[in-house]
Amino acid sequence: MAIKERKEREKQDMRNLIIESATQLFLKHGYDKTSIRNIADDIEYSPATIYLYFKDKDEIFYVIHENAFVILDGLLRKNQSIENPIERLHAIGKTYMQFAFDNPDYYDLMFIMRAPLSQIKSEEQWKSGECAFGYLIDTIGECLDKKLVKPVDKMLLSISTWSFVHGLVSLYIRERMCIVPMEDSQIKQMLDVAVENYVENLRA
Amino acid sequence: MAIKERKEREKQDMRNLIIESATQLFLKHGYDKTSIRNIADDIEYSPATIYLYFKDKDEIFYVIHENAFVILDGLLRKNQSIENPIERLHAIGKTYMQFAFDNPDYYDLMFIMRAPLSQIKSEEQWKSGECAFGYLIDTIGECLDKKLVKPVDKMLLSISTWSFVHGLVSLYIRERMCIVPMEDSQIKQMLDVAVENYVENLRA
DNA sequence: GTTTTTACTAAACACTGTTTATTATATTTA
DNA sequence: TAAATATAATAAACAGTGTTTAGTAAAAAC
Repeated sequence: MAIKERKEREKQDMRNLIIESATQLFLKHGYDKTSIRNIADDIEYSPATIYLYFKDKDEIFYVIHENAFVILDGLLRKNQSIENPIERLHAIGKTYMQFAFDNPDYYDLMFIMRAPLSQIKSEEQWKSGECAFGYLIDTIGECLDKKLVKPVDKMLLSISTWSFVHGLVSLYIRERMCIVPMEDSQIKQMLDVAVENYVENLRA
Repeated sequence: MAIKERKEREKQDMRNLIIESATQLFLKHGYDKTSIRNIADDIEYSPATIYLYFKDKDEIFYVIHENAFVILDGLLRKNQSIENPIERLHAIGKTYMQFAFDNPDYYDLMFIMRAPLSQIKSEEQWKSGECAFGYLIDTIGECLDKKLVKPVDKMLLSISTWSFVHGLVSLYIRERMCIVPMEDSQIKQMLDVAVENYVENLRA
C-alpha cells in the first residue's frame, strides 16, 4: 500500500505549496490583500482547489501564524547564552522589537490582527505562543529569584513587560506614533531607549 | 439667497444622518461588518447617495474617528480636578483603560485599526488626538517639574506610559491575553493593578 | 413657462470568500 | 485487459464588498 503513502505525501506537498505561496504573497502585500484567487493564480491552480486542502482562508492564516511563532521563539531563545537574567531580559526585549520591525506583517498577524478565534483559542494550538511567552515568564522568574528586580508578582511583571514592548511596537506598526513630532529614525531610536529604560527601572 | 443656506443646512443634516447611522451600526457590528449598503438600507437611501456626501468609506471612518477622540479627550480632562499630578496620571491611565473596555470598537478604530493614512497623517486632522496626547505630556511634565517622578526625558516617558497602557488594552481587546492562564475577570483586575504598579514605579 | 441645476438611484464593474455540479484522470476490481 | 469506482481539479455560480456611471425626476433660476 505504498500508493496511499505517496498520496499522503502529495497531499502534504500541495499544502506546503499553498502555504509557501500564501506566505510569500502575504509578506509582500499583507494579509487582507492576499486573496484566495491570488494564491491560486500564483500556484497555477483554480481557487476551488485550495479548498480541497484547507477548510477556509482562516486555516491558511493559522498555519502561517504558527510558523511565525516558531521563528520568533527560536530568535528569542538565542539569548539563552546570556547568563545574567536581567541582561537577558533586555536582550529578549530588543530581539522581540527587532523581529517586529524586520517582519511587521508577521508581527501584525501574530499580535494585532483580529484573529480567527475558532482556531487560536484552543490552548493546544497556542503551544508555540505559550512557549515564547513561557520563555519570558521563566526569565523574569529568574530575575525575581535572584532578587535582581524589585519584588512583584511574576505573572503581573510578565504581562506588564510584554504589554510595554507590544505597546511601543504596535503603535509604531499601526502608524500611531506619527503624533510624536519626530522623524522616523529618531522615533525608532527612542523606542529602543524606552525598552532599556524600562528594564533598568525594574532593578532592585 | 436663503435657499443656498437652507441647502447647505440640508447637506450637513444628511451628512449627520449618515454618520449617526454609520456610528450606530459600527458600534453594534464593528467597522468591517458595516457596509455602505447596510448604512444605505438603514437611512433608506440608495448606496450611491452616500457617495454624494462622502468621498469614500474612509472619509466616514475618519469622522467617526474624530468624534471618538473628542469623547476620549473630554473624559481624560475630567481628571483635571485632581491636584497631585502623579495621582492625576494614575487616574488618566484608569480612565483611558475604562474607555477602551467600555468602547472597544471606538478604541480599535482610534488606536489599532489599519487607518486610512491619507486622512489621518495630516497633522491638522490629528488635532484632537494631539490634544489628548498633549494632555498626557503636560501631566507628565508637571510630575517631572515637581520632582515627583524619577528624572527622565519628558517625551520618552510620555510615549512609554501611553505604550504601556495601550499594550495592556490592545492585547486584551485583540484577545491575545488568552495565553495567560486566568479567567477574564482576573485578567481585567490584573491589568488594573499593572497600571497602578507602573505609576508607583515612576515615583522619585 | 422654459431652461438649468440639483438630488437621487438602478445597474453595472471589479473585486472578495466559498460552494456546487461536472469532468477528466488515476486506481481498483472483475 | 476492460469495466467500475474513487480521486483530483475546475468552471461557474452565489452572495457579498466598495465604487462609478448613466439616466431620471424634482426643484430652482431665468
